Amino acid sequence: MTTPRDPQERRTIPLAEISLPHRCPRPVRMTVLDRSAYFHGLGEEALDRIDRRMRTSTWAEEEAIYRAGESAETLYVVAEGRVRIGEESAAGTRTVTDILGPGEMFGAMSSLGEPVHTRSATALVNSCTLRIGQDAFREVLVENPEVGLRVVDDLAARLSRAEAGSGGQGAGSVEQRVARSLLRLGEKFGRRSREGLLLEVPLSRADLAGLARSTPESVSRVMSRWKKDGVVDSGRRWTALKDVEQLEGIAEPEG
Amino acid sequence: MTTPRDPQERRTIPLAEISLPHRCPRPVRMTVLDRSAYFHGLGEEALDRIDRRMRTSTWAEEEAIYRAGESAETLYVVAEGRVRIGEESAAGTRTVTDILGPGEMFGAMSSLGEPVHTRSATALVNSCTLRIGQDAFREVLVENPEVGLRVVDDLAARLSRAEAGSGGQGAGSVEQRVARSLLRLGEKFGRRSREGLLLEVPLSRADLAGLARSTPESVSRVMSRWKKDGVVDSGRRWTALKDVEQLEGIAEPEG
DNA sequence: CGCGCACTTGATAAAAATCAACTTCTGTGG
DNA sequence: CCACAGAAGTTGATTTTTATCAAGTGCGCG
Repeated sequence: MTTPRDPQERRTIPLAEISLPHRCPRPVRMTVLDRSAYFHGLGEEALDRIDRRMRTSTWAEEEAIYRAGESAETLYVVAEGRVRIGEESAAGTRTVTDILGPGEMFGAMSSLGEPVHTRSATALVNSCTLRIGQDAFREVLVENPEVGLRVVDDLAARLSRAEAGSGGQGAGSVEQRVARSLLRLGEKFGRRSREGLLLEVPLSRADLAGLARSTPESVSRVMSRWKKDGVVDSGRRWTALKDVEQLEGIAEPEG
Repeated sequence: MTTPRDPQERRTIPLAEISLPHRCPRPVRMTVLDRSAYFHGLGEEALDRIDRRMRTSTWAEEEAIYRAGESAETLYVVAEGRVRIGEESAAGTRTVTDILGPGEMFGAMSSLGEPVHTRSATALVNSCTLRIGQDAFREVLVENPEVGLRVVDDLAARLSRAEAGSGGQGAGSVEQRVARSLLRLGEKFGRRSREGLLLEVPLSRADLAGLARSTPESVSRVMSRWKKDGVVDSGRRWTALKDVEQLEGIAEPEG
C-alpha cells in the first residue's frame, strides 16, 4: 500500500536534543543574539550589554513556558531547541500559531505591554531561552535606537503575513494549508539530506493539524496521498519534503 | 416571511458621505491626528510639525488607494470616510482584512519598508486620507520617541489579534465568524439608535462575507435567521445589531 | 521483542460552497 | 413622478469538502 522503501533508510526523529540539566554558555548566547532579528550586527560591545540584561532558562520537553491568560511582562529569545506557540481549547483541540527556533523572539513583544498573553508557549523539545523584562527592554531600545526601527519592521512584516498569507492561513483547502505550513517549516528547519528537505522538528500530526487549522485525520489523509506521489515522506514525528516545487504548486491558488 | 415591520421605519443607508471635491481643512486634520493611535496627545506644536509633513488626498467611492503588489512607501491615516483593506482573487472573490475609519492607519507601517503592499486599499465611500512618506515618518519618530513606542505597542497588539482572535478569524463556524465580524464593526462604527446599534458603514453581503471568510449566500442565510430571531436587522448595505449580548453568545466558543 | 502511542484508514455525518432562479430595493431617465 | 433596469439580496437544491466517530496497524522506544 505504501510506497516501496529502501530497507536501509533512516527512520528516526531527526532532531538532536540538548540534554538537561544544561546552561547556555556565554558564547552560545552571544551567537544567538547576533542571529536574532532584533539584535543582529550590533557589535560585540552592544551585544554584551544586552546579554548582561538577559537571563537564561531551560525547559524540558512539553514543559509550558507560559500559558494564555498569564500576565505578559517578559520578552523571550529562543537560544536552543524548539518552542510551540498556540492555544489549547478546552476539548483538547489545539491550534498552533507557529513553531520557533534559535534566534526567534516571542512573549511580550510590546515595550509597554499587552497585559496578558493571548497564547501559550511550550517547549517542543528540551530547550533553552533568554528572557528580558519590559523595563530592561525599553532601556535597550533607548541605548540602541536602530533596534526600535527593527522591531517596528519585524512586527509590521509579521502582521502583514499573519493577516494575509501563509502564516495566518485561513484561506484555501486543507491541502493548500498543509502545504503552506510544511513549506514554511521547511524554510526554517529544513536540512538537505538524501531523503529531501528534512524538517528538524518533531512534528506530530496533531501539531501539523494545529498549524493548518485542520484535524489530525484530515492531515493524515493528505500526507498519505503525498507519500504515494513521492511529494513527502514521513513517519512518527518526522517529515521530509521530497518535492518542494510540487508542494509550492499545491500551496498556491494559481500556479 | 420576514419579521413584521413598522412601515415608518427608516430604510436608508445610514452614513453621511462627504461630498467631492473636498479638501480636509486644517482643524479637521489636527483633530484626526490627535485621535489616531500614534499621535494622540502629543500637544499642538508637535502635531503641527507632523501635520506639515503630511499631504491630503481625496478618494471617490470604490476608488483604489493602492493595490496589492504596488511598492509600499507611504503611511496613510484615514481622515474622513471608510477604507476597506483586502485582497481580490482573480475569480472576484474578495477577502476583507478590515474596514477603517477616521484616525486609523494603514499602508506601509514599517519605517524602512516592506517592499510591496500585500493587500489593496479601497475607499468604501467618498473619503479623505493623510499620507506621509517613510523618510518623513522616520523623522517624526526621531523627533517624538514616544511615538516609536506606541507604534511598537500598536503593532504588537494588532499582531496578537490577527494571529489569534477575532480579527484574524479562521476558527469556528461561519455563524461565529460573522458574529465576530459584526461585533467588531459595532465597536468601531456602531451608533446607538432606536433600531439598535446601527453600523455606520455601507456593508454589503459581499464585504461581510469577505470579513468572515465565507460567501455572500452563506452570510445571507445566517443574517436571515438572525433577523427572524430579532438579533439583527439589515437591508441593502446597512446593518443594525439589535441584541448585542446574544451575538456575543454566538461569537464565543463557550458562552 | 513487545507494548503503547501515533498514525492510518474507512464509514458516516455535518457544514458550507456552489449553482441557479427568483425577489426586492434603489436611483436614474424618460 | 413613475417605470424600469440593474444591483443586491434571498432562497432552494445539490455537491463538495471536511470533521467526526470508530477500528485497525505498525513504528520505535524501552
